[in-house]
Amino acid sequence: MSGYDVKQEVTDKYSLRGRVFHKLREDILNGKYEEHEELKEVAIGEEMGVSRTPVREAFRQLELEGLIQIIPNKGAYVTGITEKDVKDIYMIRSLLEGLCARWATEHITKEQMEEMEENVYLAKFHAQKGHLEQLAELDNRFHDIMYEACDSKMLEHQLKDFHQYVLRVRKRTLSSANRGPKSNEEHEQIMEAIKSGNADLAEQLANRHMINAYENMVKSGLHEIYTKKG
Amino acid sequence: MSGYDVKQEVTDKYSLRGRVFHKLREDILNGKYEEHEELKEVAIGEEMGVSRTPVREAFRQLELEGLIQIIPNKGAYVTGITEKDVKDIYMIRSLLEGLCARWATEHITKEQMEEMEENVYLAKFHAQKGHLEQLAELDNRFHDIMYEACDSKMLEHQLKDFHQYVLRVRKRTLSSANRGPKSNEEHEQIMEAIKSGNADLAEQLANRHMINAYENMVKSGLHEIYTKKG
DNA sequence: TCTCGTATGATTGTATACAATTATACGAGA
DNA sequence: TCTCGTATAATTGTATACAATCATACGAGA
Repeated sequence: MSGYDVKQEVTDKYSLRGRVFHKLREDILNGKYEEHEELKEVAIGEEMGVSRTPVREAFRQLELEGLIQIIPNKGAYVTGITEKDVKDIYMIRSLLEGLCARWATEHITKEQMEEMEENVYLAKFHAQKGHLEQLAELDNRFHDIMYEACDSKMLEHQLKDFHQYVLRVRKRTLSSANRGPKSNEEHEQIMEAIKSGNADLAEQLANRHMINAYENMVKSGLHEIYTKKG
Repeated sequence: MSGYDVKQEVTDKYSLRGRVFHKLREDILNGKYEEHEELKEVAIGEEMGVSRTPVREAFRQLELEGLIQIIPNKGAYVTGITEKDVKDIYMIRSLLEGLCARWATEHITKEQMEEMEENVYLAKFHAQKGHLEQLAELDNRFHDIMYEACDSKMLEHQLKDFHQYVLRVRKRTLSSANRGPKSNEEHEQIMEAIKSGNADLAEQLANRHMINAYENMVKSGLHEIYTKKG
């Protein structure tokens, strides 16, 4: 048992602080708040019907997650992500997803393998039908399966962190162009490599998969939505 | 400018919460508290002469840093690191330090290069004299220089995070065996690669540097000090 | 008109009081 | 003796009150 649990598991979703934390994170990722917008403790508290105490604690967590920046005695501000930040994240993720695929090849269970196959199969179906929403859902899930299959709390933690962080840019990328089907083809290749026990290939493919995702995003130019100044 | 600042910069070291946060982190990393030991809000507060409020906020941050685990309505417990966690971290760091060295090769400034050279030179001196304390200090600093030189807030953030996290196992590794001088030799090679603009070599060397550090740690068996059950 | 200092209000930082939950001790009953 | 339920204590969760800090407005003086 690792003593290092993924924060989603640790954080209490049902305490007031937990609710504020999750709600705020969702709102920020969904773009409800502008970048560099100031979040005021009382306002947030009133909006959610709680006092400042749980709000403040949630702020401290969001700060460490990198979603807001707290300037002492001044206020809390929604952080901006620059284009370079996004690029860096994808390069880092590329490496880590590769490592994850390698470890998944070595540690994946029968059940996880089956879910992965089902995921690819279902995605292929929805791709044909043009169900973009389901496709995006399955895409996320594919990566989560791999994160779990790598059998490393530490790596899983890191990857989920990044995943969350770039969600605001990624969210609309899959729905655009024809990245969805292309992405799923790559998933299938990764899956086959894992299944055949070829860790080197799996790593290489997962690596490339991330870079492709990034390049597609740049090509379609959608990430600029979030990097423009408000 | 990245909106994503490293937490050490963000966290106010001079507020009560900041003091509690840093003090607690130091204490945990230094092994003042046993693994799985319960941290009580009032006790910590009284020890530092503050109320529960700043202690609680510090707890939330430490939770996200992975140093403690908070179970709702129960308490805060110092997290344990298993041997596998340590191994995973070093493997992940190996990749990221490699990437960092690559980017540093591309972005290092003249001043940073000079400090790096001075660092290696000084370390060579202290190695000869057997000054283990200074050697450990310089070793840490070398990596920090590289983190800054890579010119990526995102990567710097990640690496500093990991660095902190394994500090409790790493701390005594350098002082043991003859890893210190060996480590510095590797620093020098990395530095030369960066200086000559050979990014591939720099990446490869930094990669290997981490793995060597890990293997040395395993060999000397010192990490078990922290993974034994209290 | 411009600059600067002060006063006022707004906001964050901290302490404390109270509510809710959990752990523990103890005794009744089988 | 063992089990279980209740009462009590301890601890966390939240709300509120107060202190400290920061932003803004306004007016005096040059």
